[in-house]
Amino acid sequence: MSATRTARERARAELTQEIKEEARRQLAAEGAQRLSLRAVARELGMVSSALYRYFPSRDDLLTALIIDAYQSIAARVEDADAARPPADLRGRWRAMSRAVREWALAHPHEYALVYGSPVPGYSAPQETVGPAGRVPIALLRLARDAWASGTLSPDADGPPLSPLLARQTEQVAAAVAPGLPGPVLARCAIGWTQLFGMISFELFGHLVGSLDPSDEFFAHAVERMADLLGLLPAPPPPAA
Amino acid sequence: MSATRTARERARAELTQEIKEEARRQLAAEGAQRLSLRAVARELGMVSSALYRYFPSRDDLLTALIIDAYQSIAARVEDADAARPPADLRGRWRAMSRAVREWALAHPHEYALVYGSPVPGYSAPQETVGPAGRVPIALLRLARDAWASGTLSPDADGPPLSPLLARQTEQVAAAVAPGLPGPVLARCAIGWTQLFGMISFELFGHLVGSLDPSDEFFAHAVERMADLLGLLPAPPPPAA
DNA sequence: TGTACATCAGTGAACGCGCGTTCACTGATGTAC
DNA sequence: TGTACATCAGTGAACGCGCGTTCACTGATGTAC
Repeated sequence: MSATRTARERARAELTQEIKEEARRQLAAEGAQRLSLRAVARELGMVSSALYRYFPSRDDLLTALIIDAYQSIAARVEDADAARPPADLRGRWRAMSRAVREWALAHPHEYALVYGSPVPGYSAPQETVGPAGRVPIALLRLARDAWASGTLSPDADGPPLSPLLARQTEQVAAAVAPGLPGPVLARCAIGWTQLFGMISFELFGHLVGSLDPSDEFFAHAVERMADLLGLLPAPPPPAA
Repeated sequence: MSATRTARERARAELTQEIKEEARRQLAAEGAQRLSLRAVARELGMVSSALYRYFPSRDDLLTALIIDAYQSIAARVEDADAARPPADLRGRWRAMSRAVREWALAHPHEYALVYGSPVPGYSAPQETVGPAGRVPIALLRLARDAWASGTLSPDADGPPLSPLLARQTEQVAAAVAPGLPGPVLARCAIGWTQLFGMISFELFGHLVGSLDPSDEFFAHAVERMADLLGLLPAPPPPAA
């Protein structure tokens, strides 16, 4: 019955996992372009055609790895966020930024897979959209908390948004961070792109010979971006 | 004599150019990983082994394309800079930022080649270092002009730099922008990484569905970064 | 519980492809005297 | 200016490689009655 059926299904689920793990190992060692179904099968002691019982094509395997990568980095970021007191807004921003960088340094090829140049001939299917959004959404949650608590420095606002940009930011806010004003969301997008731009440059070798090692530049930039976001330092604990 | 020798050498130089052009065409159409010596030769009506008279290996052809890409974007940025009155510091920053983005949108695969994930198995040789530095150096020249003219907003400085970061930034400044203080260079690095981070996200599809089209977000971010850099609006023309 | 059938996982051979690189060669271009 | 030789560009065949995917198949696992 269901117990028996799960026997087969459990085997299937396990092998699916093993295939992904071996693929991830090869991804880490060689990069996405070098990832081959045949090599994965070889390493698993299977014949290459057997993989087609699990993934209908190489692209589907890639998609699975992309989704896993997004989930993996998002989990780290969300955990880092959750580990701080919710009211320590600046600390949460720091923690999330650090989590992104640490994940990227620990998984450079997975980072390149999702944040580097697109794989030629591959176009990301709809199923990657949700996982891809988790990190920016986590950042926007922080911004919304900050806005709601009234601690966002108001003079951090720059010039007013153009009508189109105002509409775009309000639509995004309505979808994932209701109540967040467009100009605040625009600041977040700047911080978000700065963060990933800095990490990409570090990982892809553009800081070598200038700001390398990059730990301190990173920490500095995170503080400057916290200022731009308008995040104040942690409030003192409530008076006793 | 030299006239005769140049006949052969001129043919050689021309064919070298044609090979690079065809390679660039394929790069633009298919991306770097799809670039193949055989396809280039085919398109040129040559036999594939003939290319080895011009480039000792595929990697050398790639290197040539990488260098060309860096030179191409740098030329655009420098031209954009030179087209503004030197004293219009903020206008120069805007113009250079726009030049980077426009070049990137016009040459997405070349952009990906130099600013995206590294090509697996390829490591950039020394000769790419100079060309790669031209854009950041152009930005630092602007910063130095701004600093020298005394118009850099002083309150744009954030927290003091850590000792290591101070040393790193001063070393870079000493090498390419003598006289520029470390904290100002750190601001530039933030603007630089934000700029390329934003463009990479746009090009690699991370803004689709949120801030896309990105023109206005881009323009807005450029202004915010100009503020962070401390660039004041253009001074009025000198009194008559 | 036992039998007859359906589903599924994995095999092994094959198809067809394109790639980078090497090598011995021919014939044209350039050089020295 | 003319001849003998050296240099160089381009040819064509071949080597050895690995890839994604298809297909008919065997045998084990699961299902229905």
